[in-house]
Amino acid sequence: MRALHHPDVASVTLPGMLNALADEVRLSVVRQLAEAGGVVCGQFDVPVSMSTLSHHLKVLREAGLLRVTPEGSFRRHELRLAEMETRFPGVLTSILQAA
Amino acid sequence: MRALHHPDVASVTLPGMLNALADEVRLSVVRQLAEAGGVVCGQFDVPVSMSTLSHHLKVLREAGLLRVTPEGSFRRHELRLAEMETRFPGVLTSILQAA
DNA sequence: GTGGGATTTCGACATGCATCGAATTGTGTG
DNA sequence: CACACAATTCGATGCATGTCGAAATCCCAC
Repeated sequence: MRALHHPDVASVTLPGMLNALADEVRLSVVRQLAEAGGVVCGQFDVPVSMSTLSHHLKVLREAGLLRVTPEGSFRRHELRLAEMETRFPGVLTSILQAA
Repeated sequence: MRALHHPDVASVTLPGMLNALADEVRLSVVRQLAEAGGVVCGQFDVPVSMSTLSHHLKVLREAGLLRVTPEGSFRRHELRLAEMETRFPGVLTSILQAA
């Protein structure tokens, strides 16, 4: 596996972040992460195949929304909520609170 | 010109709204509308052709973000900020405040 | 009605993206 | 080492989208 890249908070763009969240599957993933804290890839409840889920997680990670840390043969995914809050105050939290 | 369709506030979806905002040109349009109130099509400052701008305005309108009213041979575009605020509190305002 | 300006629509094109199954890589265990 | 499991990557496919110029539509003034 190649090294995981996490963009610096300052380099996260608003259109990039909004684009990552403008997808049903990815929005669902982010919501699940907000509730459950760290989640392993295979435990997400999404209506797509494993390879598609992996693609979405990559998009979210490269947009700066996720932090991924290997744990043995698993990978732990965490929402970078506090960091996004400093970058774009209120945006992610209000999206998470939306019905 | 066919009749203009404006979706009801209740039928606006979060992914739909975020998708409409996840574009540099459209985000710029929304920002200009937030500052200037009603703006006529030809007065937007965007780096695309007139036909492309028209396409983006249509996307924004169909996403529920804009209200378009004919005024003579012009069209007045207004941001549906208050309505969006009742639908998804804080989302659009925090996006507009983001740097 | 004729003309002109504002805006949209109509192809057309290139690009991007969500999706899948199969193959691959990585990690721990027997 | 060999095997099983987790996750990614690859290759392919179909669909959506951003972009343009040209043509069409709409509205007002003359």
